[in-house]
Amino acid sequence: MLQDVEIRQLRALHAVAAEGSFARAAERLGFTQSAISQQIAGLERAVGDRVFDRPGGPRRVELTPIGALLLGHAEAVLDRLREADDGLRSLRAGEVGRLVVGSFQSVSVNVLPTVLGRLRAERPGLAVRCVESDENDEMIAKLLSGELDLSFLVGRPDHDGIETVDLLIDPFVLLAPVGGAGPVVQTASLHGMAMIGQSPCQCQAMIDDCLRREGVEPDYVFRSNDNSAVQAMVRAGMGRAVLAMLAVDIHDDGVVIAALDPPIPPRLLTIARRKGRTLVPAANR
Amino acid sequence: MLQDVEIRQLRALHAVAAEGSFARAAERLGFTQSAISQQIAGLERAVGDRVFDRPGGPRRVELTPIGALLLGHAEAVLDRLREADDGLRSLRAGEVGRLVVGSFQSVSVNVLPTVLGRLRAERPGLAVRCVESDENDEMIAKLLSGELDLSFLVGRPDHDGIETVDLLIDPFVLLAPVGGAGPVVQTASLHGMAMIGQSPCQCQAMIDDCLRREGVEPDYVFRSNDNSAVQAMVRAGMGRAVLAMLAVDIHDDGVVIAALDPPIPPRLLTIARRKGRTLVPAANR
DNA sequence: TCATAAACATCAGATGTGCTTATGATAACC
DNA sequence: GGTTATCATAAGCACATCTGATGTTTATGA
Repeated sequence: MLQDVEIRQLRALHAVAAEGSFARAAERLGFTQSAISQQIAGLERAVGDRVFDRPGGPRRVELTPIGALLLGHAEAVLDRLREADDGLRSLRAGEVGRLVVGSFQSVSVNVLPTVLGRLRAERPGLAVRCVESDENDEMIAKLLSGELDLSFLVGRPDHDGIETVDLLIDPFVLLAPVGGAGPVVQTASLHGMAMIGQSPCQCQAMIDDCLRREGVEPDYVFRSNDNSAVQAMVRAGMGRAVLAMLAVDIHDDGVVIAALDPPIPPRLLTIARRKGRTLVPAANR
Repeated sequence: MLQDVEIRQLRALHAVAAEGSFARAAERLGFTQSAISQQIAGLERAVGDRVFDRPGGPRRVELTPIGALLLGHAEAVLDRLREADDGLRSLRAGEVGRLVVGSFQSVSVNVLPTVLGRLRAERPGLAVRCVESDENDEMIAKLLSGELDLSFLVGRPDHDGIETVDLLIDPFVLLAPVGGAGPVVQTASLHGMAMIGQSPCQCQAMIDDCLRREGVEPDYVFRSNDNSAVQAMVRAGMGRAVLAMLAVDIHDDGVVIAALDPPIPPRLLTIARRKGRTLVPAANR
């Protein structure tokens, strides 16, 4: 059966055809002439026909028609193996690959563009796709299902099978219209003030809890999940907002950013991957 | 090194990826689970990286990115081997191939067209090329050099390294204008008659020798290597000609064909190939 | 929480394959 | 005809690979 051929034999075929001699092919491949003889014999046994005519004496061995046909395929196979080697090298070097990362709004706006831009410059062959969601749990589920390779998360998820790396600590700050606040604001002083908030979500719930613990019952006059909309509302003087630092556009002159005292426990930004999942070697950045 | 991979391992890679399980892949390939485990381990050793993530427990094993890359190449390689197998089969069946045959004029006119036509009908994939020469020795040289795969020859060449198969015996006959001869002609009666002959060549020399042995000194009034030209001259009454039977156009009503008595020793037509040269399996017809 | 089942990994041993070394057979060349 | 080059073959040995048994990990269900 042809299915029994070995790569070694294809290499021998190629070398012998190129050199016109078993002995020289052996030398090229680092074998004994005897080994090549046996390899070709094995190939011929597998093929069922001679692949070389051996005229005897010092004349070159020549391919039979069957040998010539086989050589073409053999070279294709060997080429393909070389290609595989190249592909492996560049995949390992992180030059190419496919990466699906999870993100959420604040990261997408303030972190991802920079990182991705740098990545694209360094690794033009890398295909990065982003999936957005504001729910941590959703991200975790997608990580586990393999839909995501990596994901930004808030906090360290308490889940086996997910590994995280701490990225940065993102404090909550108060956003107020220009002149509406000094550099530090007493958290309790927010009580009774008009506030702009996000639509109910994990994050917003945590903020509200903290505010209430300081005796502040937040009075939301407007809610949006779009951080820039929230910021615009503040700029327009509709109220104040408590936002994660990463979520605010710090180039906006129409608002002031104030620290809260006592502070709301800052959120920890992490990057997570599924444990035991081997990733494309571009998980380094 | 990736150069150390074995085809067996590529097959294992493919089967495991398809089945999602070492054990099922083992069953498919007729191995033990242990064997597959070791084959994949060997592949990973050669590659330098895991090719499968083993989540453990009853969950499917999944390709790593490196494994996926490798699988693509592996399938290409396996496909190529299958193609080689197919190609081999059709080459063996004589469906395809390349054949260079040597011939000379009389054969080219009266034998080859029929044979080649039948061959082309039976084996559309066969590429047959013809090389013509009227010198036996030239053919033999080309057979030995490999320029020809097969060749028609006159007689059995006395040369090691050439194998021949007798094809047919081709008698020499006399060609005369209509009414110029009966069915049998005394060879000696040709003396003094105007004759048409070929240009000096092996064949013609043999004819002349035989005629002289019968006391006939041939008087050539015209010579040509083109047998149809010779025949046209005879038809026009310019003289008579001694030709090999195969060389005459028997559909010509303008000439009569007569046997010679005593006959000129007929020539033996053979087909020859170089000994020890493996040919495309269409040397059968 | 624990037992069970299913999956892959590993170990030990038998078998076989494939290499090297040495020798044989064959053909060309001088 | 001897010499030299070629490939083929035989013997021996090391190593690879398969099988079978056992270990380890994970999910599942009582």
